[in-house]
Amino acid sequence: MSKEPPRPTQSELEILAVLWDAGSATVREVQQALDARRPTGYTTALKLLQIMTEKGLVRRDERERAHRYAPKVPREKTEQQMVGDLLDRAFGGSASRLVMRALSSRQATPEELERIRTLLDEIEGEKR
Amino acid sequence: MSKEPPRPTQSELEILAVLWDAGSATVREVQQALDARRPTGYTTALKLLQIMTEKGLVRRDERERAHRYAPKVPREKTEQQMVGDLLDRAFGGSASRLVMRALSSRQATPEELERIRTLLDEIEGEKR
DNA sequence: CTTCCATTACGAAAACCTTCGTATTAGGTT
DNA sequence: AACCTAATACGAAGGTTTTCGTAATGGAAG
Repeated sequence: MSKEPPRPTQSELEILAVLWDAGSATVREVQQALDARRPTGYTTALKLLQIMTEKGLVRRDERERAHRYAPKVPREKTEQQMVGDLLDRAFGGSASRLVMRALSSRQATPEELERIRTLLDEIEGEKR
Repeated sequence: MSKEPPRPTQSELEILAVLWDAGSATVREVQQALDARRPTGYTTALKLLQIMTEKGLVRRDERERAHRYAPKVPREKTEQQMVGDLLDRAFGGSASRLVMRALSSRQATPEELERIRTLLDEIEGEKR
């Protein structure tokens, strides 16, 4: 019975995003991705990945000299948890209020808006 | 020159949500609101509010015996920061992907969906 | 085999978050 | 004034997060 892994922290979430995109990555690759956003040392990235391994957030492949890390928690579920948390904590559960803030915090491209519209169509389509 | 207040923590964000809704509140009122979500002691709520006062997140009115706390940071800006953070950290800045997760993490009501649609109309309306 | 270098392992420091016990204070009541 | 109650103030414990220095290790090259 392996326990449910805990929620990722802010930094851990950034790493998961990298791994979800890449499929898997070495410490060096993760470190470079993080460093591009904000100065991040190599051992810092390594330590985070080690902790995330203990927590069960990622899986480590030690066959190669440079270990490869892969996400162990599903992207969809984790992203939903994160959004759901924020939704409850700050928006009283109102998805439309959160969406409003999301759209005003970045100017979304027309393509983005169109994609959202399609999404709404699909959701309403399922209802009938 | 008073510095920009730091980002609220998770617990602090919950308190801000209470204060934004209420306008202002005493420690007791905040504590009861928090306690409804999750067991929260009185001195815990008090301490958090004191820390938030130091950070400049809330303003304290000491004229009455029971001090009244009011939000000092604007709701709109803070919510945008929170959503923006999550957007960058986990969604690569893609608002539509975040919206998708928001809508699938709660089943939004038809009213919610309609409100979002109207929101999209407004945004696209401004473009021309 | 020895050397060298990139990588992993380990530990610890520093900051922060959350909670709570205890002391102090203010105001009203008798 | 003395007392009771509810509120604030204070500090500290316990946990977590993030960062980094330093040591150990493995593999490749000479």
